[in-house]
Amino acid sequence: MEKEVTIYDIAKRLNYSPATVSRALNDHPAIKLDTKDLITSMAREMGYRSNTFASNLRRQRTNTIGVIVPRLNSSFVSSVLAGMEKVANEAGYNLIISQSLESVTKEKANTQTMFNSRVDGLLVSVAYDTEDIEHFTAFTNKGIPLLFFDRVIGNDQFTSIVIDNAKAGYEATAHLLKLGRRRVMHITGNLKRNVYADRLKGYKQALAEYGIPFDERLVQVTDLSQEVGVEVARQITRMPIRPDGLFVTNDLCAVSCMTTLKQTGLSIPDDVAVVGFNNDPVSQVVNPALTTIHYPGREMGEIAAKSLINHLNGLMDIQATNTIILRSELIIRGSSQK
Amino acid sequence: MEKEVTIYDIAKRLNYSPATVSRALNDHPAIKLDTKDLITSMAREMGYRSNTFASNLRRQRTNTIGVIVPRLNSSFVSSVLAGMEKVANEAGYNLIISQSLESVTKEKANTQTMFNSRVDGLLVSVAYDTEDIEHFTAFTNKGIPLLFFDRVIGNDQFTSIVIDNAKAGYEATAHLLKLGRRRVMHITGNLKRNVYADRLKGYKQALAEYGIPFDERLVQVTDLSQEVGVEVARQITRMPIRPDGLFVTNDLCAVSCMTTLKQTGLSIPDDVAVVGFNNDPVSQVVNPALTTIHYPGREMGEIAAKSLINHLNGLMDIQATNTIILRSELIIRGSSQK
DNA sequence: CTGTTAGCGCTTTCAC
DNA sequence: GTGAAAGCGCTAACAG
Repeated sequence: MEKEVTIYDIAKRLNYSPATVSRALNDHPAIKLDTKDLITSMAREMGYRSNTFASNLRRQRTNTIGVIVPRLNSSFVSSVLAGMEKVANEAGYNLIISQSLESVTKEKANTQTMFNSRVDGLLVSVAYDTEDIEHFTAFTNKGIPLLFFDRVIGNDQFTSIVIDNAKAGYEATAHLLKLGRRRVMHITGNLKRNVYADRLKGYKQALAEYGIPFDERLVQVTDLSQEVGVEVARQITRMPIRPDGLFVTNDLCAVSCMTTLKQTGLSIPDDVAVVGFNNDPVSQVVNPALTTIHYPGREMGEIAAKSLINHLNGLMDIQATNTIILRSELIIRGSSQK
Repeated sequence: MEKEVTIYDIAKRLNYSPATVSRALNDHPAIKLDTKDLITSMAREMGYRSNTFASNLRRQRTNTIGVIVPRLNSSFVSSVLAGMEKVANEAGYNLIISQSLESVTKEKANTQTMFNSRVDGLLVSVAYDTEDIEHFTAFTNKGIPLLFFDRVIGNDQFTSIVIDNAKAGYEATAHLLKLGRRRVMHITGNLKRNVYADRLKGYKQALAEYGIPFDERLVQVTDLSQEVGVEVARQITRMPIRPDGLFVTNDLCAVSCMTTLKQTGLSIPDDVAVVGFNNDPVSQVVNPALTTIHYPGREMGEIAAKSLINHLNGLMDIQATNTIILRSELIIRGSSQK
């Protein structure tokens, strides 16, 4: 186990002061080029590595961005993270990532950890059951930038990056109605979450526009799991009057529902036309391919990270920019029409 | 912007020494319960947050684990990460995650960053074109534990967590041969990587066992992308003697290949029986469902993190445990037999 | 059970 | 263009 090399060691070896070494290593303009070269090459030779903690402690800055997501293992989330990591990495930031597993309790704990880790900023997509935002006030109090994406909270108080979920919900539903479907069922998630509430809004708006009365029994709030998909399919087969359209706000759930419906002998899209959400890889692969809403996950991640970093570098004020809305898009495939 | 509260502020306010405050906050056994309560509640009241950097600087430990993966947006990787995050979080560790995007250059840069961030340990799955392991010697020199998973390197020198890829490759191939297929094509990745090299080994072994001569032209080294799937399908349709079996070491690629084959009028599994790899969500959804090898991603992540943490806590020596092999499993579905 | 003291490695102000 | 010196906030050895 080698001894750690510090700027003092380099300084001593070269008969410079630690201050000069520090400056040289940080490419400070006031240092002669020769000196810089000398010092950097000696640093390399001696196997020096900068101590981020000492530096952070001193500079009160971490070059680290915290990310809290509901869960890591979803195709949507991983696209978002891939986008974030790319942008952050290029800008010299590290990402600390944690998952709330859809529980506020864990979300709170994670938030605390992030806070203690003194992340320069925080990117959050909230859990299923997050009610208030008290656990984030520590950040706002300290002026640490906080940016919500996808599952956002408190429309006005925080900057958020979203798609137009109402519009997406409207388009999905209107698409089914345009095809002549009149009994469109809607499977969605916890309505506390903007994404689901807004999509429901869009659903209702489309119905209204086509003069179809809203029927509460056709809307189901679930956890959008694959199991739910199976269950919903079972329910549908048992219904006296079956829906002829189905709008599920999650592709995996939609797919498992569709598959189960097919197994019970129903035909997709003839008996039930289906629209999903997210444009998950499975949506292209299922048969018939699933009509869905493309959700620009990677872009969302990139823009979220970029906005935060710009803000940190004083190039932009995310507090001023209240909401960034990305374009989603209806992708029509076989599950809704032949 | 509030002023940062330190243990000194708490100490002054309560007429204790900073040391006592520190101990109380860290739940040191030698502190009276009353004092602890008093101090912790005062800390809460004053809005104290521990400064991880000062603490890390002092303790020479970070409670942070670095993770480097080829890419974030794959279903396999996100399962692994989900497992790691869970275990790490429960043990009080943070995860710094970065992606090499399959490039050694970026992998090296990431490794350096992790090193400077003084992660307590590093979990790595190497990039497509990583040749040597020089960029990790900094870690081994300093005695920082290094653990490879999935795409591992240098069988002996480093601890690694893998599945038995040769066995998996063997099972996939033998399954096809057992069904009477005699011309089994194998689409795989860069043979520098253990995962692909070993699967090829298994493939060859199965052929040998069934007395079928190995035909080089039936093996293709690709990047296993979805585009490759399409291209391979096109090639197959053009071949004078078509393969009757296809073993692709990646589900997404297998699925796109399968789908393209179907489009050109070939029947799966009748004309070509297909086996994939990973048990990606798409494999269950495609029609016919894809026979594949289940890869225990989540478990791999959990075990990798757990082993590293146990090692850090002195509960285990991962240098002694050279290789941990997890069970993979052939999952037979419609794409290989009716 | 609690306090004193020193120092982790770095940056930065002030001085020359 | 470079140096001296202080201090970021915390912990651990030692002392009592």
